Amino acid sequence: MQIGEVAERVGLSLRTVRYYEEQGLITPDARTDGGFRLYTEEQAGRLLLIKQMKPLGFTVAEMRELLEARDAIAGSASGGELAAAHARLGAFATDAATRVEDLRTQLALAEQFSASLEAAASGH
Amino acid sequence: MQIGEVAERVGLSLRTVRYYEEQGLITPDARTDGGFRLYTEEQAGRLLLIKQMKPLGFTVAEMRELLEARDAIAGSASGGELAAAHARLGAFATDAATRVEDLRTQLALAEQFSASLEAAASGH
DNA sequence: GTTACAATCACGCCGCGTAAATGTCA
DNA sequence: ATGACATTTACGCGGCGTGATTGTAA
Repeated sequence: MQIGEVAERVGLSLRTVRYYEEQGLITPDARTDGGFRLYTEEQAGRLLLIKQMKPLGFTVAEMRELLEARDAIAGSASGGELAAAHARLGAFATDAATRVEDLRTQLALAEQFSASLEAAASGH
Repeated sequence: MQIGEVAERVGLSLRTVRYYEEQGLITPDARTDGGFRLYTEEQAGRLLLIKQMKPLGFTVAEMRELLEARDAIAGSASGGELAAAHARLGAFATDAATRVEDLRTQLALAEQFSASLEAAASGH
């Protein structure tokens, strides 16, 4: 797959995918002789994970940390590092949970706001 | 009230309040002889309205439009402009409703993400 | 005369959008 | 050789954060 297809499937712009590469979140699996980026199915999944973190307001640096932890778990046989990576994942999990809570309250406030707007527009 | 108090009550930074002024969203009711901004209770409400629009992703320009429409309704006795202002408020209302919907789906996705993160951190 | 609060520049940052100019795939 | 797709480079922008320096309020 080249960048256009992966971007469309995941729902990101080409610019964004290249930006994530620049920031060390993802590297294309290969390139054509002419320099076109080539991605695997697995990397599409990686980009999807990144996209899922966005609405929670994680920074690109945080996304990188999370991915590094995940990579460490997936690709390491040594013991000490594995435990540490698990701990970092755990920290991200609790962080994500509180962010979800925040998002929930924001939604509630937004609903109120929307309702009051409709009232002001029609009624009053 | 001066800027520090109003900012604290509304939950915005001083910088943000000044920025909104620079962008034409709000003007302090008065200034002290030395130049300190002074705000009224009503203006605190105006800032709250602004803050409520933020989670829905409205731009500062859009906030200004909405406020202008509201001001037109509040402070005009002429007929034609009033109807137009009402129409603009209505447009904002439907816009806000769709944005609330988007937020809802984002929340749902975020919940899934959070759950999968916790599973990855503890289980597997 | 302190101490807290405020004023005005002004530069910086993040997460991309958006050309512009050039090369590559089928 | 013609599109469609891609490459790099670079400048721009929104929404503030964060000093630095100086003045005002009580």
